[in-house]
Amino acid sequence: MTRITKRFRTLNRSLHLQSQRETSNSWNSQMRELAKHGHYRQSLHLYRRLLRSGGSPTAFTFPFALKSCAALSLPAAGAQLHAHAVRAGCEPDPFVQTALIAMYCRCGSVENARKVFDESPQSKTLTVCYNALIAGYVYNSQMENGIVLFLRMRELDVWVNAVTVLGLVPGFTDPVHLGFGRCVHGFTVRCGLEMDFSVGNCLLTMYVRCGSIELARNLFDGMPMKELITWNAMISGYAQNGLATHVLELYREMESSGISPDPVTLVGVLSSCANLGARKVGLKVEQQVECSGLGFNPFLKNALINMHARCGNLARARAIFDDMTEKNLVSWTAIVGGYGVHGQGEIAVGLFDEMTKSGIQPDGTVFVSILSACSHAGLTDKGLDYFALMERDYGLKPGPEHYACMVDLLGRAGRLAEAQGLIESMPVETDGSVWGALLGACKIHRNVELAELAFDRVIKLEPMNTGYYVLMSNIYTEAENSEGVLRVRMMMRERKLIKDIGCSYIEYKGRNHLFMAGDRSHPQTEEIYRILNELEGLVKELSGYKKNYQERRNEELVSGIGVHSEKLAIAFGLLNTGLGMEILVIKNLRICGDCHLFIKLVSKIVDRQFIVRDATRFHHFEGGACSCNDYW
DNA sequence: TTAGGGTTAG
Repeated sequence: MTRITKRFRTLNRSLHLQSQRETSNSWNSQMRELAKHGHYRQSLHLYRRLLRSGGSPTAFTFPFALKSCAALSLPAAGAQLHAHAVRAGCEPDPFVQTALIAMYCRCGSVENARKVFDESPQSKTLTVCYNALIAGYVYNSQMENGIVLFLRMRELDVWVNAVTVLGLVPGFTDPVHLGFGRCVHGFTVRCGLEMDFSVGNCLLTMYVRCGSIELARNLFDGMPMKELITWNAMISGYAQNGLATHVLELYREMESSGISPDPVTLVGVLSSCANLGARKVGLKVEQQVECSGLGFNPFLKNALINMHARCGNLARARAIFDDMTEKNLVSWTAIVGGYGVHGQGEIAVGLFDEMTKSGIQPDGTVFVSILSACSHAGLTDKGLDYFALMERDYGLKPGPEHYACMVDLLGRAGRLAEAQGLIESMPVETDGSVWGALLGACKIHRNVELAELAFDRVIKLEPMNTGYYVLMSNIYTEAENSEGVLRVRMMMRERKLIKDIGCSYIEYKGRNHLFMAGDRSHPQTEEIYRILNELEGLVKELSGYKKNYQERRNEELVSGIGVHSEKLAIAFGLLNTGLGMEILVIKNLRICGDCHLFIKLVSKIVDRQFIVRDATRFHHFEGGACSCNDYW
């Protein structure tokens, strides 16, 4: 062979190799782009095309293909890729190993992931491999294994980075995890990882999930720089813990610090508007949603349905719901629950049936909504039917929350013995809510004997919940059993329990004005009390109220609680908005019988509709014909 | 390998 021929062949081979390299580079970059943008099927399709065209996958090819298998949960395809990687000699590559571990974990086969990890001596020194396996354990709810591996990493002095923490910490989701979560937090502080935005946000969410909102807030306050996700984590944390006023305060703070909200922020804010009945803020958010072109976000649409329903505008909630092209389970739950709190059980039932007919599988949450809708509307038998088909037709095991709804349903209908029987036959562990529901029913039907039994059980389960003591004390008061009242109050004193301070909010000009019982801190206090005295004078004139009113008033004076907070809120509303108003009062306690009557009579006097909300439901008070859709 | 979302009774 001549030198020229030899050189030509060498050149040709090198050109061939170069072109193959260029080709696989091009395949790889295309696959990466597709996988990066979530087009996993197309990415895998490209991999198959690469093989068909006779190309050879490289160590750069496998991570993208494996990631696609993981995202699509295709264990068989993933295992096939594993075999290809071994054949191509790419398995020892750290990126391939990491991708293999992640793929097996995402496909639910942690054992295979562990095998990949154990069989490679180098993986035991590589942070990325530990990270993938720790995140995989957490993903598969094997927290203990995740923690053990993390500790092993520390023991072997393997470098721990932010991703290690981000893989492990989301697994701390329960108060029992708080101790270890705090240790990991301490570790991040010591090695300076806390300053990483992602780590800080992740720890913040961990505290929220473990039920320690105060620690979350401490961390939040200590962060020198807060990005949108940080604000969102804190806002959502408050929203999920029912601290709606904190959400609105923080949202205001966020806006004034110049950060623009995104859909995640607005969802949290809308959910809090719903809880508070803060209609004005809710409407402002709705405008923002429309202006910013976020109106198509399904999360936001569901949050808007909920907000409108809870803030009294069921028609608007329904319009948004009807307008949705793709209604998911949460959309149905929101609208069913909306009709439920408005006492329109028949419509709620119709919607629920429509939902199941459309092929959507109900879950435990939507059953809570429909059972409570039946309960509030007096559809007792219908509720019993739904409860029965929950497990029979949908394989959903009723939890204590469903039993609490059923006890409430039977209890309101006066079927107290059946309610008690249901609790005693519960196959799941009971909690305070179930006996609490029975206690509530005993109050409606004035059954002191059964109330004593329910009270005895409920305080064993929730000894620190003041609401139940107050409820029992009120039952004794109504039964004119002063010994009983004294006994309950003594119990509260012995246990150092202080009754939550009742407070009412009223939304005026987009802000919530808060009043507590006997409150005199509001700048308009003098005028508020003047209006209140006038109103009290007027309601006293109405027959049947005078004697009762005076007795109650004396009781208030003796107990030293002063004027109830709802009255102050109503007086504030009338003072500032005159008669053409719609009032939203939100309480964290039940409206007592006296205030209920007071509001009802005031609505008659001023001939206007009031919408009053307590912690759990709406009450409509209309002037003229009173249409209270309530039960006491 | 990696941080933040909607619906729930009493």
